Amino acid sequence: MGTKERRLREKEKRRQKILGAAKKLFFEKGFIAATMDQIAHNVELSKGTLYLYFKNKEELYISLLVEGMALLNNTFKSAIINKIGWKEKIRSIGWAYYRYSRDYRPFFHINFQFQHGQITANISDELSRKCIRGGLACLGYLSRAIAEGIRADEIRQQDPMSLAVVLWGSLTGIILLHEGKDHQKFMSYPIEQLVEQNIEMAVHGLTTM
Amino acid sequence: MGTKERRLREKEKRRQKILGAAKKLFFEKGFIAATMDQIAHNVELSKGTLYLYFKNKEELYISLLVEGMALLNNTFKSAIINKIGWKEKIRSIGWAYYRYSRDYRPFFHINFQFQHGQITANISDELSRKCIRGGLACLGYLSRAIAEGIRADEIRQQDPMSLAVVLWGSLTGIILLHEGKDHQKFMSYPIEQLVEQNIEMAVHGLTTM
Amino acid sequence: MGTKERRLREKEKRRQKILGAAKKLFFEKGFIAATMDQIAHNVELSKGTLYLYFKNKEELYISLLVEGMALLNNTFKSAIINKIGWKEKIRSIGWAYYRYSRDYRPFFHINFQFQHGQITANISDELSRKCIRGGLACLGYLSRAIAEGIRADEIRQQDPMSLAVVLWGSLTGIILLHEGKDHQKFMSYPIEQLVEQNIEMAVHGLTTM
Amino acid sequence: MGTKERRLREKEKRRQKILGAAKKLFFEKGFIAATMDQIAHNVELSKGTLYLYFKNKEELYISLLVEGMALLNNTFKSAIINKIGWKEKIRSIGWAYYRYSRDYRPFFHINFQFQHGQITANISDELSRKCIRGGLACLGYLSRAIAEGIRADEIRQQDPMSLAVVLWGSLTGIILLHEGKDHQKFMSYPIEQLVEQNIEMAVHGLTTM
DNA sequence: TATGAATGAGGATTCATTCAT
DNA sequence: TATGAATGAATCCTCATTCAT
Repeated sequence: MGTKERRLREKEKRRQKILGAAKKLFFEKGFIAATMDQIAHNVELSKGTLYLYFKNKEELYISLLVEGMALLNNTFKSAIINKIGWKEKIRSIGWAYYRYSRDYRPFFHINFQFQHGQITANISDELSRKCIRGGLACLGYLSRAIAEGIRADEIRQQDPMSLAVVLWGSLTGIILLHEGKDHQKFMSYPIEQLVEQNIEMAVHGLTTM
Repeated sequence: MGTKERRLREKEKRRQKILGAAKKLFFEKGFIAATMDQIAHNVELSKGTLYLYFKNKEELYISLLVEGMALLNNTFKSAIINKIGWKEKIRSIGWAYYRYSRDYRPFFHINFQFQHGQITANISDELSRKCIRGGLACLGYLSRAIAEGIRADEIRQQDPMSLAVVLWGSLTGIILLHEGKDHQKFMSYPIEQLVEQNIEMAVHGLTTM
Repeated sequence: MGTKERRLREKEKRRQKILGAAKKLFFEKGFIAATMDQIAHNVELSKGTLYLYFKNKEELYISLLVEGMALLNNTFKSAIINKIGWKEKIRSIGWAYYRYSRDYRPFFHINFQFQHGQITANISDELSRKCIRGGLACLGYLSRAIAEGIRADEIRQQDPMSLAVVLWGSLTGIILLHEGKDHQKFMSYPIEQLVEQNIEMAVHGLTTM
Repeated sequence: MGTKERRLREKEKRRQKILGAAKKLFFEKGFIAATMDQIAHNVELSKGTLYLYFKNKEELYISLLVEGMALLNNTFKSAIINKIGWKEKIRSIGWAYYRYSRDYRPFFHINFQFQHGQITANISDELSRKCIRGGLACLGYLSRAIAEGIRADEIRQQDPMSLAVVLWGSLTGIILLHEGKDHQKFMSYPIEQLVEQNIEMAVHGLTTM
C-alpha cells in the first residue's frame, strides 16, 4: 500500500527534476535551441525517459508555463496583503513582479516567448485556457488596486483593466530592456533604479492624469 | 551605356526583395525557425542565390537590423522637428516609435531579438558597434527632451538618460504585450489606447516627480 | 547478466563495421570525395548513427590512422624477432612493410594522405602527437638495424635515422608507383619483383656505400 | 591579317594564365578542394570565361598533366647530354628529377594525384594515352642508362625497365616523404641529403647486384 | 568573346522521436 | 519503468555549370 504511494511520490519528484533542467535550458537558449539531449543529460536521465513524462518537447515547455503562472499569482497575492491604499498596493505589486522576474527568470521569459509565438504549439485548448486564466488573474490584482484609486477619486475615471495592462507592459519592457546587450554594455544603470523610476512615474502619472 | 547602371539597379532591387522576404519570415518565425529555404522560396530565387547576396544567414539578419536602426533614427529626427516644449517632443517621439513598430514590425522585433541574444552572431565588431551607436542615438532624442524639461524646472533634477531608458522600455513593453497571444485573444484593447495611456502617464508622471 | 557485456560487444562490432566501410571509401575516393552518405549506406546504417560513433568526418578518418599506426608498429616488432644481422632485419622489415601495404591498404594510404595535408583536420594535439610518435617508432626499427650495420663496420659511418628515412621513403614510393594507373595499365611488373629489387638494391647499396 | 594572329596569340596567352592559376591551386588544395571560383578569381577572369577555354574542371586539370609530362621529358633529355657512363647518367637524371619536383611542384603532384585516381576522369582515351606515352618516355631515359650498365657488365643481367621503375619510384617516395608533416616537424633532414643518399645507394646497389 | 547572375544537386551535421530490450 | 541506439527529415552552405546579355 505504502509502496504505491512512494512510487507516485518518486515519479512526481522525477517530473520536477526534469522540469527543473528544462527550465534552465529553455531559458538559457530559448525553445528551439535547447535540445532534448541536453535536458536529458542535465537530469541524468535518458532521452527516452523524458518522453515517458512528457508527450513531446512542446508539452514539456508549456508545463513550465503553467507552473510559472501559478507562482506569479501567489506572489501577487502575498504582495498586497497588509498593504493599505492603492498606491502601496501598486508599488508592492510592481516590486513583486520585479523580484519574480529576477528570481524566476526562466518563467518570466518562457511566458514572454510563449506569448510571442516562438512556439507553434498545438496545445490542447484546456492547457491554453489554463495559462490565460492565470495571466488574467495576475492582471486582476493590478486592476483592482487601480479601481480602488478611481473610487477614491484619486485617479481619473477610466477602464482599470486597460491601465493595468499598461502598467504591466511597461514594467515588463523595462526589465527586458535592461537585460538587453546594449544596456548591459553601454549604460549599466542598476535595474532597481529603473524599476523604481518606472513605478514612481506610474503612480504619479496615474494620480494626476 | 546605361547597361551597367541598370545592372546595379536591378541587383539592388533584388537585394531588397531578399531583405523583404527575410524580414517577413524572420519576424513570423524568429531567427532560428526561419529557414534559408523558405526565404529563397518566397523571393522565388534559388537558395544559392541568397548566398550571392549575403554571406550567411546571420549576415542577412543583421543587415536588416542595421537598416532598421537607421530608419528609426530618421523617424525620431523628423518627429521632433517643429515641436515646441519637452512634453510635445516626448509625445511626438512616443507616437513615432509606435508608428515605427507598426509599420516596420520586423525591424522592431529584430532589434529586440538581437538584444536578447537569440542570435549568437559572430558579428564583426564594426557592424555590432554600428547597431549600438544607432540605438544610443535614438535614446539621445528622448534624453535631450527630458533634459529640456529639467532645465525648465518642470522635471525633478535627475539623470535624463536613465529616464529615457525607462520611457523607451515601457513603451516597448506595451507594444510587445499587445502583440502577445493573451492580449489578442482575451482583451483586445486597441493598441492606440494603450500607447496613449502610457505616453500620458509618462508625461504626467515626469512632471511632478 | 551478460546483457551489458553483449551490448558493449555489439557496439564495438558496429564501430568496427563503420570503420571498415570508411576505410574502403576513404581509400577509393580520398577524404573529401568520400561522403558520409556513402559510408552510411555501405554499413547499412543511417547517417545519424555514424555521428553516434564518431564526432565528425575527420575524427572518423583519424581514428583509422591511429589504428593503422599501431598495427604497423606491431608488424615491425614481429618482423625483427629472431632475425639475425642487420641485413636480415632490413629485409624482413621491408617485406613486412610491403605486406602491410597490401593487407591494410587503406591504412597505408590514409597515413600518406594525412602526411600530405589533404586533411585540414582540427585534430587535437594529443591525437596528432600519437600519430607522429607511432611513425617515429616505426622508423626506429629501421634505424636500429642500420646502426647495427654501422657498428659491424659493414655500413659507412653516418646518421642511421637519415638512412632509415631514405629506405622507408623509397619503398613507399615504389608501392605507390605500382598502384598508379600508368603502371597498372602499361607495365604490370609484379609488385613483389619491384619490392625485391628495391630491398636488395638498398641492402647492397648500403653495404658498399 | 595580323589582327587574327594577334587574337590567337592573346588567346593562347590567356589560356596559359588560366593554366598557371589552376596549377597553383590544384597543387595547394588538390583537385576536389580547389574551386573554379578560386581559379577564376586568381586569373582575374570570370568563371564563365574559364569554360570558354576548358570544357570542364577535369579537362583543365588534365591539360596541366600533359604539359608537365612534356616538360619533364625535356628536362631528362637535357640531363643526359654530355654525360658519359651509366652512373653519371643515372645521377644526372636523379638530380634532374629532384629539381623538377622542386621547381614544378604542381606538376609533380598533379601527376601523382592523377595516378592515384583522386580524379574520376572520363578522359578521352587519346588524352590518356598522351600522358602515358609521356611517362614511358621519361622512364626510357632511365632504362637506357641501366641497359648501358648491363651491357658494360657492371650491372647484373635483368630487365632494365623494371629497375628503372624501382629507381623512379624510390626517388619519388623520398621526395614525398620529405614533404610530409612528420618529417617537416620532427626530423628536418635537408631534402638534398636524402636525395643524395638515395641516388648513391641506388648506383652502388645496382653495381654489384 | 567575356561576363557574372542564377541554379540546384549534393554535402556535413543536428535533433525530435521511436522502439526493442 | 528506463534505456540508449537508431532513425531520417531538415538545416545551412558549397560549387560546377549554364545562359542571357
